[in-house]
Amino acid sequence: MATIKNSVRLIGNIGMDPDVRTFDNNRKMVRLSIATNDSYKNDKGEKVTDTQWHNIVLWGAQASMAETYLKKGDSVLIEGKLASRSYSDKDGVKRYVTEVVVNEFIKMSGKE
Amino acid sequence: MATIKNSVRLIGNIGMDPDVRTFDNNRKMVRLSIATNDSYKNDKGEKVTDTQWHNIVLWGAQASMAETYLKKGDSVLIEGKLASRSYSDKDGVKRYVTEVVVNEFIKMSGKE
Amino acid sequence: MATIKNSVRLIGNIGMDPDVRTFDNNRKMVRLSIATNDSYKNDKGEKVTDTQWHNIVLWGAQASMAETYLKKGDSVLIEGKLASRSYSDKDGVKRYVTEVVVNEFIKMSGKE
Amino acid sequence: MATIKNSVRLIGNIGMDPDVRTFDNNRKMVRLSIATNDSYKNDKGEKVTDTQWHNIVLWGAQASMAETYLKKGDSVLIEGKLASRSYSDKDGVKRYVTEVVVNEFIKMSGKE
DNA sequence: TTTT
DNA sequence: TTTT
Repeated sequence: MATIKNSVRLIGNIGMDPDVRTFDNNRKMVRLSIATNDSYKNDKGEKVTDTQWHNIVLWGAQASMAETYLKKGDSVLIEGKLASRSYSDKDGVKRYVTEVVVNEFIKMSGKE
Repeated sequence: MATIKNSVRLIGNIGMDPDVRTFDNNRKMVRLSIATNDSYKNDKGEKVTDTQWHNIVLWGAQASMAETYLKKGDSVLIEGKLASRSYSDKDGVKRYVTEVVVNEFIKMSGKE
Repeated sequence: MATIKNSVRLIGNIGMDPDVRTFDNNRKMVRLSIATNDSYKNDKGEKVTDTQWHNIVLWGAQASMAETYLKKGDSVLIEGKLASRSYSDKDGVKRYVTEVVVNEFIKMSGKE
Repeated sequence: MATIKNSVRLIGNIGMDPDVRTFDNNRKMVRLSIATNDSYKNDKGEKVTDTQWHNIVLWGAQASMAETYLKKGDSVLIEGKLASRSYSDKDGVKRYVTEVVVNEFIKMSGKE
């Protein structure tokens, strides 16, 4: 997808260690869950924190780099595109999931 | 949400006329469905078109402008943030939906 | 340049027909001048319009498309990176110029 | 300026300590110089590094935060708009300069 | 499930 | 459900 038509940028923290899968054709996929945290004041002047969790997918070289460099708790900037797909869950219920498929990422900081 | 931490940009076509709702506090909400279209060549050199549908939500002044100016078939550029929420469907199954909450939009073209 | 580290997006109008140049190696370059217009209210509540002109450069396939499709007055969305360079003007004074080197553009509308 | 029409994002390193100025109306301005570094392979397969320096300007609250938190060598992500202005140098020569006026920034890392 |  |  031309990045000019579909572009997502998120800065957040990784909720768990990357989930790595390798397919028959040796193609690698990594899944991440990233939390973006927003703090603002509500109508009453109270500080409110809104946390959003995002499903992130990386393929190929980006997946390999994520496997090597990223882990739970790290702060990352990701740039990618928004994509949705459907699947049937274990009870046969059709489910929809929206993911960000990464083009590039930068590790911002992490625990040593 | 600071736009620097969570930012989505999409250019696509509106699939149906805006769905307008007004709540008790007189606050207006508009829902749109936008399709982004991507054309590329696959491994075999064949042209493939990938269409993704996105759930778009507008509030307040942005909702009023969408209600006035946008309709089915229009091409729009939207800028917003990615957000997810859950709800129970009519069968009591918990569902998750991911939406883009619009900060700004520009109508790119439309039918007269 | 990785777009994640240096990314510019502008929507504006083209000030004059594209300036096309072809170099020895048959590589094509196009220059555009794009005006972005901003309207806002100042401290006194008066509407103010701020117009900024931007130097835009396109190379290769993007240059060819610009030559074919763009002309004075068109509205375009461009995505590219920020770059600066120096040169000596006709009086031997060293000058600096900042340009946006385009990765992708979309024509938003134009005169028939 | 609506960010949808004029938006710049840069990730780079600060070349010198912030230059802070306070004006009569007590409004604060900070200037930064940020280097973005790009590494790629040229036609001959050699690794080339292209460094671009960018003029960055911050006002008000953003300027105060930059003064407090940023210093030479820090890595920052800035989001802003592109703007140009002219001035006469000490020899009376008219000069043009292009700057990025910051809306938001995030410090990515820095020396302790 | 993260982080501040 | 859009569009090219």
